Amino acid sequence: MAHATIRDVARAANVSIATVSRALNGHGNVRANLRERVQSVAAALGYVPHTGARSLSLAQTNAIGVMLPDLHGEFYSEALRGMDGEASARGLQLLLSNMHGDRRGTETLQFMRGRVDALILMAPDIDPERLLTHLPTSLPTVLISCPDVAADHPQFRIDNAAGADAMVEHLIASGRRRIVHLSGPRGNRDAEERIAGYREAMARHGLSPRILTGNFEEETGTAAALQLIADAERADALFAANDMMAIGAMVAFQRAGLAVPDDIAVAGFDDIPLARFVTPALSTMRVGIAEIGAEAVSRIAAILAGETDTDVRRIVPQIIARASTLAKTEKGRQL
Amino acid sequence: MAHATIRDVARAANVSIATVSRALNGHGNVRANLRERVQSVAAALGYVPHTGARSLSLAQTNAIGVMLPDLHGEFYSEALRGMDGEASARGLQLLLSNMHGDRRGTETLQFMRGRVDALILMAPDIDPERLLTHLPTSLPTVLISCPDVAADHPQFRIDNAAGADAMVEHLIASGRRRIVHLSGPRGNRDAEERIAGYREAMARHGLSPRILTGNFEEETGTAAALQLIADAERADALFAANDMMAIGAMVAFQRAGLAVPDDIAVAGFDDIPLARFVTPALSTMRVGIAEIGAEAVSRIAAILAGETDTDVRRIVPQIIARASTLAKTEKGRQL
DNA sequence: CTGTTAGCGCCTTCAG
DNA sequence: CTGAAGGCGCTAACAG
Repeated sequence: MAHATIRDVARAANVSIATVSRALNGHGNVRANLRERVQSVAAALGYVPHTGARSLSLAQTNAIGVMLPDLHGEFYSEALRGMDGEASARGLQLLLSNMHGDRRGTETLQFMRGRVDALILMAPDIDPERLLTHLPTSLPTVLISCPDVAADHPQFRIDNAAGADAMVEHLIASGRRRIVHLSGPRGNRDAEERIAGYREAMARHGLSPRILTGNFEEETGTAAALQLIADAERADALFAANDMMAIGAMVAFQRAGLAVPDDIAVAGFDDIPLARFVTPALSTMRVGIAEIGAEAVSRIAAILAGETDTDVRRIVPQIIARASTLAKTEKGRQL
Repeated sequence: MAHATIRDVARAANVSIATVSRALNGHGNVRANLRERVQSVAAALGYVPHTGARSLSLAQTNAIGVMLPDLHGEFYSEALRGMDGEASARGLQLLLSNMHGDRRGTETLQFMRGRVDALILMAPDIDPERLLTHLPTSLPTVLISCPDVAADHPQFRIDNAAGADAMVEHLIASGRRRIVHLSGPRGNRDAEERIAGYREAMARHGLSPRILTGNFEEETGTAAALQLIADAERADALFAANDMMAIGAMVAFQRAGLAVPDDIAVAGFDDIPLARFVTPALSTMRVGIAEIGAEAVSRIAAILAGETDTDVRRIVPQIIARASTLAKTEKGRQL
């Protein structure tokens, strides 16, 4: 018993399919009693319009495709949550498609054609050439933290260098000197920029940089901490390129008997919700990823409404100083 | 410059659209050189098949609709993550649609018709009648934590009562007697069942139940804690119906100078990732929501492949005893 | 106001 | 092996 189609309704109501379409879509130009008849027949038959067919006909899907690197960890989840809130407020649906760490994953972008009206792509570690190749020409696409290859696309760019710089300044201001950076994976745009900001701030203060390479996952934070603990001349601050690594490291430090922030300060980046809850609360750079997600959807909506938008919106991360980087002299006024 | 269609390719390659379709879809019955010509022409034109049209024609979308109550907090995010992993491993896309706390949100289910091959619905607080009314008849639908109205649907049911019961037993075993339950919102299936389990276990031990009503959000945990703190005869354990409320309460207790678990034990439900990271680590009932999400997708895939599945799969939550409920006598062997 | 007629872009019999 | 033709379900002119 396949679903009833518009034709079934038309037949049962003794009208043409055009009338059914008009009646059901509230097109005004249908006599009231006819409209009612159609509606009740449709209800009786359990008719539900076939959204796919309608999309094909209208050349409009009311869906927007979302391509994320991953859904692991709170960062991307938050981004998605932000998009979702805005999208459903506007009656748009989200079609998900993650790359799962596959830099080549952009192939899937193509498969979105015909299913969505626009795209949101967040891909800090994508291969720039492939991005350029696979970026659909016929679909408005908002880029978040993507390589610089594509001009004229509405974009969000996180000012990672400034953020990292600010965090280093904060650490120095709180009395640290031997500040180690635990970076994200090489080739990841956000990671590289955070490294650059770290280096610059360190250089400005005549401090020698030291960088460990992680992959944004908790485990590499743990590993980095273990490595630092073994050091003869221990660092007095670890600045991780994201919160999950920072938290992994912090837990490892504590488990090894080191006090945070007294023995070593720990800082992250992103300000995921979790950062507030660990002990001590994690100092971090707030990016506001949920807000970015929401705004990405708003921009899409505006573009679909006819506006043109090729802006590159710069997001400047804000420092959130919590207990994990408290200066020793500040002890006691901890929350 | 709208996108090239199959017709454009056909014309440019001097063949019929049927041949293009066959060539591009690897249908074998096309001469090799013709196939190559078609492929190169398609590439040259930047042709990408229109997935929407193809879906209409094939009556198959390779997408599955996901309806969640919300995306706030780690619980649903984790569910989605589980689904996403399994879906993309199978080449399926996820079409998202949240209810955002609107019990009537099931209307949207209808809008999924024609865009997805199947549905996953998680709706512990949906209005049962509406669920029944709006449940598409023509779409395989997996239900997670939904009201009991719909038989013959593949389902997942979390054994909340058993879980709550086990947690109360654990709390009693660790020396608590004045155990207060902070419930989820009334009308929510999971919440009600957890209440029932709590009541039963308390009754079995001759303890008098006390229930505060929350809404699964952190803030109501905070509020509940404040209320308990003000009490003359304070509780010695708070068992919250989910982890976020438990954490909200725990933070509030600590901020008020109470020690957890020494002054009061705190337990949650769900075992969201965050539970491991708070201090003390939160005892909770593990539901494995990501796994449920993944399995839901697997079941969908099997159904789409022709299998029939009307099972109700029972998930029995496992107790995860962490430091937040340590018995006083256990002190010292805390991790 | 209502019905008829073309498509939307693609796939798939059915003939050749 | 290839082309012509019909149809997926719906909407939108275009006539009446």
